[in-house]
Amino acid sequence: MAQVLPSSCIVHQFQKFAELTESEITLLQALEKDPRKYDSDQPMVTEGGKGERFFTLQSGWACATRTLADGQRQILDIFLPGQILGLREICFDRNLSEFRTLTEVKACPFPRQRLTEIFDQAPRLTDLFFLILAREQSMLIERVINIGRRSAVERLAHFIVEIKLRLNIEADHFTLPMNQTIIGDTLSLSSVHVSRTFKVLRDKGLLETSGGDIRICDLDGLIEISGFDRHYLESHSNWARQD
Amino acid sequence: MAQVLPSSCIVHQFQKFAELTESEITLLQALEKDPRKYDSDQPMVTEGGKGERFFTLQSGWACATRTLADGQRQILDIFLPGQILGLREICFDRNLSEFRTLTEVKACPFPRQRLTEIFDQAPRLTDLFFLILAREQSMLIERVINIGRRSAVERLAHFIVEIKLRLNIEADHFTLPMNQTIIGDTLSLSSVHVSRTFKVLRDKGLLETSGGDIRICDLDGLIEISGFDRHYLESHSNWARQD
DNA sequence: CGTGGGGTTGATTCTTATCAATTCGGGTGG
DNA sequence: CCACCCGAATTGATAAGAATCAACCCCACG
Repeated sequence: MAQVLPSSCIVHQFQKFAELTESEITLLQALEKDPRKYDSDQPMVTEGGKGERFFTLQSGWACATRTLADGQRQILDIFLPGQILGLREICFDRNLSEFRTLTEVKACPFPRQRLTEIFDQAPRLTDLFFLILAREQSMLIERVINIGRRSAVERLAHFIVEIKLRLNIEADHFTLPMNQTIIGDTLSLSSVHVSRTFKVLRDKGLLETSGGDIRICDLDGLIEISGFDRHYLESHSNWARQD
Repeated sequence: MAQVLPSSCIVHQFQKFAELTESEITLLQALEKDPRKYDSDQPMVTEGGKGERFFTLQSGWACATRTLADGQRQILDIFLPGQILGLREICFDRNLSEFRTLTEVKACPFPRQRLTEIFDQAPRLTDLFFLILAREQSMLIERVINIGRRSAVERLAHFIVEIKLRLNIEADHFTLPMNQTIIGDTLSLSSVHVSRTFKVLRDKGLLETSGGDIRICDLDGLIEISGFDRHYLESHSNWARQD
């Protein structure tokens, strides 16, 4: 419990962008000092609620969703360990989206205030928060393109590849803690069509599914079929003040 | 020419979030001291190009686009005067999207370096850049929902309302410098269907079109039909360090 | 052994894309 | 002034893709 996997703490995410000083690390770790457990499939922050709490995600998966007046749901982000939930809500008094767990989750809530303190005490961390927000935005861009311009098969393939790469694992299989309705809400497809589309990918020999497990048989094939471009996940400049 | 309308300079955008000091204003104005003219429908930054230049937009409209391998195009943002182009690209070595003009444009290019200087000299401006990025992200969220979950009629109505509100004008009519193909590329619709959809809105008495002009006959009707929620444009907290 | 959620499959419908033809309006050259 | 041209918008006909509705299966779980 005291021992945290590198990739599951936010310090690790920040270190992708720059070396951190001891004091910066201390500041960031303070955001993770009060971990709480949340059950699977539970709201962490409600839509329209007061936008004053953020979370660092230590373990488990979470997502951000919006529900429309007619009951349709759109999932906006999938969060993996090491990410910060709610950053973009900072400029609004009320939450624009709901945050909820996809699995059992260990996460640390912290108030907006705490972020202000960090910004005051460590200007360079502000830079890095800026970078992280910019990177999130790039992922959103990719989502717009995925939903707006790609067919169901391309969309699902793209999604699988994105998750696989973000998980940053060697193995060719992983557990996707989302049923096909949830996947549909993410990709703007009906659950029925998600099912059919999985079948197409299986029939093409690109992947196998069993329960919530995905086995990727042909990553290059998936990348090819989905028009996946790694740049938006990978390349980043070493921009940040060097003090 | 020397006289700049308040809403068309970026200082004005920042002042939405917080009062600025003299020196902060000076720093921001330095970003706008080298205005250049760009013709209509021209690239300002190319996709895949070196991601080292940003722009402040003083007059005219611009957009960010991505072109897929098969030639499909998706417009990601519409930029109005006072906005900064390219912020989200800051963490990438190469541009993920192309930036191009929609009208004649007066804009000031500045290198990434300049942004770093500002971040060094005025920590509070860093906060505000962060807020602006967060707000941009909220608009992207809305785009995801628009494209993913709304019908063509809802989508177009939502788009018109968004532009109308962002223009921040009293008048019920304005010139939309985008032909129906461009609008389609923004909303992920074919140009033919944009035409049909405009007809639906006209037939419902919600708006009138002539040439590039839009006259809004029933703003509330458009808001109603599109499920528009002002929050993502309007409400914002006064979060920022108070020094 | 029943129950319920999730996945699969089939049949049908709806929305939007695509292809094709026509019109409209503004600009250009004779 | 008129004929022509061109890009954009419109309209019609058809096709493709995905949603919806409905039935059924599978299986974990009480």
